[in-house]
Amino acid sequence: MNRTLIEVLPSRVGEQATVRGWVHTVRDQKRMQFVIVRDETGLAQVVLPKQEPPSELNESVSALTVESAVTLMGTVVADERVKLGGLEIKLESLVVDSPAEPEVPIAADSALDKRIDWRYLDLRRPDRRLIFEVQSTAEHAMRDFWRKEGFIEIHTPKFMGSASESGAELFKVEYFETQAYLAQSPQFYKQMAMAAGFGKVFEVGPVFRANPSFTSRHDTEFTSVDVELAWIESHEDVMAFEERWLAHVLAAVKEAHGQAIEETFDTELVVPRVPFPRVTLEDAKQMLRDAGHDAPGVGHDLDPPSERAFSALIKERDGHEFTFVTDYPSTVRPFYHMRHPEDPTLTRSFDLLWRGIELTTGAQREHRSEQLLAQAAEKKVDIEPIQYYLNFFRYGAPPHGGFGFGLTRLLMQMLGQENVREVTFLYRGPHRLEP
RNA sequence: GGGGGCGUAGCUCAGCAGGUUAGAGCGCUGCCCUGUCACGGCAGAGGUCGCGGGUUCGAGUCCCGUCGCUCCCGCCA
Repeated sequence: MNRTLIEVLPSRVGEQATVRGWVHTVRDQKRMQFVIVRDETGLAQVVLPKQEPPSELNESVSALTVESAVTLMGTVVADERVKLGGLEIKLESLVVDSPAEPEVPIAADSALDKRIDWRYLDLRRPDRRLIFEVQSTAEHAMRDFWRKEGFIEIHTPKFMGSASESGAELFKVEYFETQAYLAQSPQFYKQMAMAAGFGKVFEVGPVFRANPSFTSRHDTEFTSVDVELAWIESHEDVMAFEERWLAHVLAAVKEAHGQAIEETFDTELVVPRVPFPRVTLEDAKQMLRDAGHDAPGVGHDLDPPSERAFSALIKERDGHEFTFVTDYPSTVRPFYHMRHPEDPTLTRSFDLLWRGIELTTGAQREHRSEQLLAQAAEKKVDIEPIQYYLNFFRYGAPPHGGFGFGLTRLLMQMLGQENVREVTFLYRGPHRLEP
């Protein structure tokens, strides 16, 4: 294959080049034909004088439809008249690899739902592509950090025989003669890795939530980033890891794409200072009340409006976009979160908020078998289907903790997008199974 | 699951207190245009007004139902 990417054309002036991409625009005039061609690296102008009568090549250009996949060959020439990069390709041959039907069904300003119907066309736009370049950079930076710190990557099963925790509803699937569930979280399995002595693990993978949620930040399948650390002292160690890790990721994204993100999405990516502010849930509520906001009562979590208001308060007070909210009451946390020794109504847990949205839930886990059983009993958890999990703690489990992290929510906030659907390659929701 | 908003041309939308052949911009088709670059000009095609029912002399417009989309709440990452 002899393909020249559009971004390298400036270094090929005077040479022949073969550009392969999509027809962006055709301007077919009396004496002169212009085609703007697009590939994944940019746009370039292609020019062809019209013969009298029109040559075969002229006719081919006239017949081009927007978004057709083409291969075109010609000589690269510098020309100051060309506003697009000051150069153009003098067309010598043209092959239509795959013609596009006239009239593409979506435009740049089409509604999101309609754009998702035609997602592959939507994703041809450079600004949509940037989303996934950023995602690639972010995931790469995450893995860099994990590897440097001695983490092991695991891949846990997505078929499960029972719920991994209460709360979120499960998708049921047929499984031969029996019934299976789609994993709503790798929670139990990453804890198994702790019991297995892996020390520090991570997983980036799909999770499934059967909640009919109709909001801009929920989907039924999304990519979860999960981390679990052994031999910690408390949830503080988990937060201390997460903030260093995130600062590294944001710095890497800013370095690679900061300018493009600002130009494309009008959002400045701020690399956060470490440590992030930490506020207990009760203090957070008090801060909200002091500032004149409504805050949920004792025993309740922050609701979304309070989360937004609280993030704004922290921004004002500490100049920080991130906040750990810590020490949730055991009433709103699962049975396996470790309790505070001095106050068993509180858990060693935290949420991480970024610009008002929940990115993470984390905690130190209860690794002492008897204590864990007692907490399960207190929460009236049916032990029988999760006996395999409880067994993890019977033969020496290290103290450990970790967090789950929504990749799409991170991306949404990094790019100033209002909806996770915008930053998901293919969104899955209660009414969306296609494409 | 609860609440609000929306559904008119391929796309984005307008349609005043119900009234005669339902409009605009973009796109599309054809013709014209000596280098365009958001090219420009002229002409044209294209609409079961989401669907079903009702009120009315008359419904895109009002009412009921239904489907779809969307946002907020609940749930959470």
